[in-house]
Amino acid sequence: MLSQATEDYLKTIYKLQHSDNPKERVTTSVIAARLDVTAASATNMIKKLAEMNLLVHTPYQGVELTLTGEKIALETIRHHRLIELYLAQALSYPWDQIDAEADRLEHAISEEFEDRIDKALGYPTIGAHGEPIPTKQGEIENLAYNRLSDLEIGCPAIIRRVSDRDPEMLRYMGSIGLHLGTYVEVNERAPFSGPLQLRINSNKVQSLGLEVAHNIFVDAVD
Amino acid sequence: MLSQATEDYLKTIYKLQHSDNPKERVTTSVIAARLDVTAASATNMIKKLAEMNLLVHTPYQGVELTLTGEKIALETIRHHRLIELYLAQALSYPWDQIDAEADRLEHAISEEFEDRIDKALGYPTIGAHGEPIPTKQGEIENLAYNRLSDLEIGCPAIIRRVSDRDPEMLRYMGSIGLHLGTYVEVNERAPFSGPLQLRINSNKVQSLGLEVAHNIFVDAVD
DNA sequence: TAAATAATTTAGTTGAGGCTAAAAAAAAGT
DNA sequence: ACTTTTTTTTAGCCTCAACTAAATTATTTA
Repeated sequence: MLSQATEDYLKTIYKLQHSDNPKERVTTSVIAARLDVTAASATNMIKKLAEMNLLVHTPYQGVELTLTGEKIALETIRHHRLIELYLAQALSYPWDQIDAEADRLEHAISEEFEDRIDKALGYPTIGAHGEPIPTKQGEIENLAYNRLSDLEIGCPAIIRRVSDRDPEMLRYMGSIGLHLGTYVEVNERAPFSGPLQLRINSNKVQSLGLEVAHNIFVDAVD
Repeated sequence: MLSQATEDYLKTIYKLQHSDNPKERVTTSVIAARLDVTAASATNMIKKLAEMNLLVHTPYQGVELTLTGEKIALETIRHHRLIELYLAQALSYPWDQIDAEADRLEHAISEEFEDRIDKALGYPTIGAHGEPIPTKQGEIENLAYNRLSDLEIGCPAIIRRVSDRDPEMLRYMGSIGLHLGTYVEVNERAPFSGPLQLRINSNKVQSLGLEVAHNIFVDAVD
């Protein structure tokens, strides 16, 4: 069995590798910042993970998961997303609280538990914030959405995914009626990186800051 | 936040204090055996718990939880039993698997999670093996049942509680139709600590070894 | 009661996984 | 191209919670 710390590092590195800017190298300091540890601690752990052949480390350059490392990262992410969805659906958790709870539970559950909630949820493929759920075999769908901040004016779209990084932001989104599946349309865009004017569900009009819009992913309506 | 090890020790000590033989002192070696660590490890942890005022240690004599220590033990036990019941009822776990799963989960859940499964279960007071579930305030019912091994011949009774210590034994009990609420009656008792002859649900007759009968607790039928 | 046995504690080690402070390497600014 | 700044690594230390081996204290038996 791998330690909680090991799983956390692998999960974080995987997410960094597959985030916003896939070309950016996943460096020690980035990993350390994301996990809220010192760079020295990250260096240590990276060395250990490299010895276990879970990743390849090019000193001063960055890190890349091996197939084995990626497999474990995806298992952890699968656990996390299944738990999140279960908390939301079976226990009616609000979507801003599920990430923190799942962060602790994901290391404690057995395969049996994973299988049972997977079944209870009807073998879902999409998580509570719209992320793909890796399969048991470690396959993961590549869902490429556009950011709401990039959506063209007058082009109706549906919210398909939100970033779960900031619970505050999730709470805010929910409070103004933005959820997965919500129809949105940008009416206008204020200059100088100003807020968007958003029409929600062909109904309410709402001003939305760019930072929030940047963390909402949409699909254009046919 | 207390460590997992701390919670495990307190829980184990509480259970030892309130088990079979309340007069027996809870000594270092008993604790060590139950937790499957060496006596030296237990000595160390006991010293730490004593410094934290979670228990009183009389060297070479044994250990007694303080009110604070007992409170924490009961919180942990509450978590454990609520999780067990949730696994059994909401996820259809068989009763021989819930203890192991709950042992890991009990340290990972939040108060929020506790409250939500408590509600989902309808605020239960009895756990999946018939144990009382401590309240959030740390109160616990004293349910005094008789052992099936001590049940008088010809006196019908209902199974109210089983020991969850041995999953194998639980599986065996289930396989011969012994569950919480099952009617049983001892037909005869073989000499020299031999097996009981048991009538189950006024129906099937089953021979049952004393060791198993010792781990089943019953209530006489009115 | 003295010797033998059993239980407990002490002393010192180990391995995770953090930390700080300092050294070394890389990148950026002039 | 050479400082200066930033990033990364090294070195050494800390805490937790286990371990072994040895010493001590209790208990049991002869």
